[in-house]
Amino acid sequence: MLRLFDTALGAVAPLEPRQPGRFSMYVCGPTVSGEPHLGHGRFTVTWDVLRRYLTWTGLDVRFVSNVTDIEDKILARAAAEGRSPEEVASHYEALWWRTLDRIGVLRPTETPHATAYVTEMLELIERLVDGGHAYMGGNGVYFAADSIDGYGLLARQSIESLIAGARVEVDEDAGKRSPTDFALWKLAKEGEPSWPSPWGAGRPGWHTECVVMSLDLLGDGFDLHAGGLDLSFPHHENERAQAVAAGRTFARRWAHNGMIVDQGGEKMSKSLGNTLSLLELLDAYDPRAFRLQILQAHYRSPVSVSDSTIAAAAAAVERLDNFAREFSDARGINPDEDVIERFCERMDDDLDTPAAVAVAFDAVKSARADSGDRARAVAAAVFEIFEGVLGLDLHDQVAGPPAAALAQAKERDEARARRDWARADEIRAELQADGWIVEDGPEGTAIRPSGTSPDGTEPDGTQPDGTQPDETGE
RNA sequence: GGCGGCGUGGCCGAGUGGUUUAGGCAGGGGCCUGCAAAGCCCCGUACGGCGGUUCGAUUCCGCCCGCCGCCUCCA
Repeated sequence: MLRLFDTALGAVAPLEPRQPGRFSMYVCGPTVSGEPHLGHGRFTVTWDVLRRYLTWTGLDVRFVSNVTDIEDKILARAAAEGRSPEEVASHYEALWWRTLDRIGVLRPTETPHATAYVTEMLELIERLVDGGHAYMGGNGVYFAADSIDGYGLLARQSIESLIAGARVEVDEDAGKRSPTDFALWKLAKEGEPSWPSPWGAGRPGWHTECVVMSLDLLGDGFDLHAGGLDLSFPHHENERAQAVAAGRTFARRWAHNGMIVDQGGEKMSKSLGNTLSLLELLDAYDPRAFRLQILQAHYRSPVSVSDSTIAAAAAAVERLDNFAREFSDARGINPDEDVIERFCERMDDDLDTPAAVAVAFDAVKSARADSGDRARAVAAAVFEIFEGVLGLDLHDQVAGPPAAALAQAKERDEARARRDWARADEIRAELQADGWIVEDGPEGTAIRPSGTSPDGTEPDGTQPDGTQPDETGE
C-alpha cells in the first residue's frame, strides 16, 4: 500500500481508496494563456507517475484534470493580440497537450473545461449565497472565508493569522470584506465574454470550477486532490471552503509537489518573471532527460533545472539506451521479482522515485555483471520499471541511418579488413563530424546518432512546435 | 509578524543511531580495443556551526548561521 504525504495531515499516511480497486484523483490543470513552463512540466510528470504507478499496481484509476479556459490572463492576451479569448485558449490548449505528449505524460481520463461548467458553478454560487456564505460586492460575488469552520486547514494556520499576514490591502472598490474572502463571480466589463447570472453578467472566479468539476466527475469524498505546492493556499483552501459551505464532502487526501526553482534557489513564478520555457528545453535536449531529472528528485523537494543538470540526465538516458540495445532480447520476459520488490518498496514510501530509480540503475549494473536467464530477468525488470511504470521509454532501435552513412561504414569495414587504420580512422572522423557515434562491434562498424546530431531530429520524429517566436513563457 | 521546509562528497540527489557502499553526472587510474567508442573494475574517507542525549550521531534534542516557500497571480 502506497503511503503518501498528506498536506492537511502534515504527515505521511496510507493511501486507501474510497472503493476497493478503484482510485479517483483530481489534479489542477493549466490556465491556457501561454506556453508551458518548467513548473508545468514538473507537476504533470509527478502526478502522471503516481497515476501510472497506481494503475500498474492494479487499481482502476480515474484521473481528472481541468483546463481553465476563461480567466483574466486569457482575456489580457486576447486583447493584446487582437484575437478572441476562445482562439487564445484553444491555441494554448493544443500546445499544452502536444508538449505533454513529448514528455510522456498520459492524457487524463477526463479534461473538463471551465466554460462547460458555468451553469453548475452558478448553481453552487447560488447555494452559497442562500446559505449566507457569499455576498455581493462591488465587482462581483465573494465568498466569506470566516463563514465556515476550519478555514486555513491546508495552510495549517488559523484564519486570524492568515488575515494578520495578508500582504495585500483589501480592495474597497471591489467591496471585499476581508483579505481572505475571494471572488466566486466576476462582473464583466464592457466587451468581455460573459454569462448571465442573478448578480449580473460575468464570469466565474478561478476557485469555483475545480469544486464543481471534481465533485461532478469523481463524486463526494474522492480519493486525492493534487497540484503544485503554491496552490495549497489559497486555491485549494478556497475550493475546500466552498465544498464545506455547500455541505459536500471534498477530497479525502491532499498532495502537493514542490516547485521548480532557478539557480539562485528562488521559485519560478509568473510575478518574478523567472519562468523558463519547457518548449525550449525540449528542443535543446532529449525530452526524456527532463522526465528523468524530475524523477531523480523527490516530488516534494524544490528542483533546479539548468543546462548542467539536464545534460547529466541526458547522459544517463543515453546510458540506458545503450543498455536497452544490449538487452533488447529481454523485453517481454518475466521481470526479476527481487528488483521489482525493491523498486516498489521505494515507490510505496511517499513516492520516493529517486531511490526507486537508483534500484533500476543498480539492476542495470547487475544485469551486465550476470549472464544468461538471470541477467535477462534483471534486464526485464529495468524495462518494466522505466517503461511499464515510470513512463520513460528506452530506445533500443534507431531509425535506419541514411544510405550515404551506411556506405561509409561499409568502406570503413573494408579498410579495417586490410588493416588500413589510417583510412579507417579518417572515415570514422567523417562520420563523427556528421553527428554519428561510431562503435566497432562483432558485425563491424555500427553507427547511431549522437545527442547533438546536426539534423537535430529525434528518432521518434518529434518536430518542434509551431508557436510564434515572440511568445514569452508563462 | 504568523506558519512551514531545507542546508549531504566537484555538481545533481536519496537515506540511516554504529558494522561495506545510495544512485546519476563529471574527474582520476586500470582492463578491453589496431586506436577509439560502448562496457567492466578500482579511487577520491560527504553529511552548515556550536552544545546536549548516547557506549556511539550525518541521523534524536536545543541554540545559532545561511537559504527558500506560503500568507497576492502562480504548477
